[in-house]
Amino acid sequence: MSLVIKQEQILDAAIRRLSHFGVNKTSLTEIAEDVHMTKQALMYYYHDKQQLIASVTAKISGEYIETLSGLLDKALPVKEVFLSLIDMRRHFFSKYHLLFIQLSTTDLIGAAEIEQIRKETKDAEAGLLAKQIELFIGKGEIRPNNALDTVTLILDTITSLAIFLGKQCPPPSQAEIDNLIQKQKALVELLFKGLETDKIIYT
Amino acid sequence: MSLVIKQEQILDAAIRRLSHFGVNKTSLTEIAEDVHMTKQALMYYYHDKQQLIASVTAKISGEYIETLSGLLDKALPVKEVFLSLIDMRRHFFSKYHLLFIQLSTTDLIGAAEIEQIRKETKDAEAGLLAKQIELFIGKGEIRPNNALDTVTLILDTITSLAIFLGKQCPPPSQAEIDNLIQKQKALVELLFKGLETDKIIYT
DNA sequence: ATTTGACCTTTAAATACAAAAAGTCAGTTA
DNA sequence: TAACTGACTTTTTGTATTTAAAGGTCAAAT
Repeated sequence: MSLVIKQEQILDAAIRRLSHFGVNKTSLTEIAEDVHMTKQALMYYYHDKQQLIASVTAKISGEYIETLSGLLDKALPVKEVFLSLIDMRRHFFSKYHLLFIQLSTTDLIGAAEIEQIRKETKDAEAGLLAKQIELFIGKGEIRPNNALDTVTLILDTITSLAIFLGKQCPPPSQAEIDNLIQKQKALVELLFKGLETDKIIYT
Repeated sequence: MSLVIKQEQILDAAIRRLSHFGVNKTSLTEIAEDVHMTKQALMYYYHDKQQLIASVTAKISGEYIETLSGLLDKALPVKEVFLSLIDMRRHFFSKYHLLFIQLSTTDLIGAAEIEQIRKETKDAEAGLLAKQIELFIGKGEIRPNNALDTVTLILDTITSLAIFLGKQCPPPSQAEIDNLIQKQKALVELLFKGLETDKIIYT
């Protein structure tokens, strides 16, 4: 069995445990046992815990950005882009619980490498969305001042709603998640509708 | 000196300490000493800590609703209502730190009375704002489906932004508060501007 | 190259103990 | 008799000490 395959097996086991129990409540021995190894064998593939967590972070972040990319390829109407994004995030939230939260906050302190991945992922997400949104701005369908600023604000807002709820009661119940999703979608609806009526028509 | 005056003095001292140090890090003895009393004398006026905290909560909530009321009396343009609300909340946040957060969350568990005040305050806030907003809906300046639902959503959103930031680092630095306020205001601007351009003019 | 047993170090959990705070009340005081 | 105190008990919180667990190293084995 090749080195990379073993690394993948370890990574999968680590993701399973870390997303379920969080970083502090997951030991290397447990992860190793999941793949029928000793801790020392595991440490041959990943030098230390930090490195393993960084790899987990990178993999999940990659999966997230890839999924987002696929979503954007669908070329949905502009509002549906954000509504789908919310559904997509729920999926990740349900799948990875604590890691989703830890990737959105500064919980994993003292890990410059992880912090870096986190930042890159956030920037990549905003960048992809901004690029997509600019298409609609070009077509005159929407008209925010600045695509990147606007996207960042919306992302920060729906993230803070999610984190706020997620931290209150980990793991949140299905009803609580439903409530969150409903709020996030209502916000997007409101953002697109706008509160004032006297809008100038550009088209 | 009358009973009510002494109660007021105690309440003021309690508010000072509780808002600064939080519920857990404030003792009745300390509050009592602030007003040159013994703990037992204090407990003659407030039967137990719960009751004192409930009174503090009620007073601050009252102050909040009263301030909001005064703000609404100014009859500002609809968008400025929300922008002023954000400034007003910052003022309360700076003044009462921890209590503002504790009044917005379920930190003070096991205190049905306090929970009740909290809920009533939230409802009163949303109610007052909804009533004000309905004036503008009547004049055709804005057109949300439902005033109360819309107001509740906006309040939940700006609150979650505040709590999210406030919990990360209590007390937050001035720069962090400024950043929060800026985000909240940008969101309100966006809500009023709306993202789509093809708005129907009702007027 | 990969894995392990034996080992050391650091961190986290459990324990017990001391200190502080909450809460009670008979009995002063004005 | 309303307002308060001293002396007290109970509960909570903090701290110091120990113990267990987890992280991490390495020479030796496969």
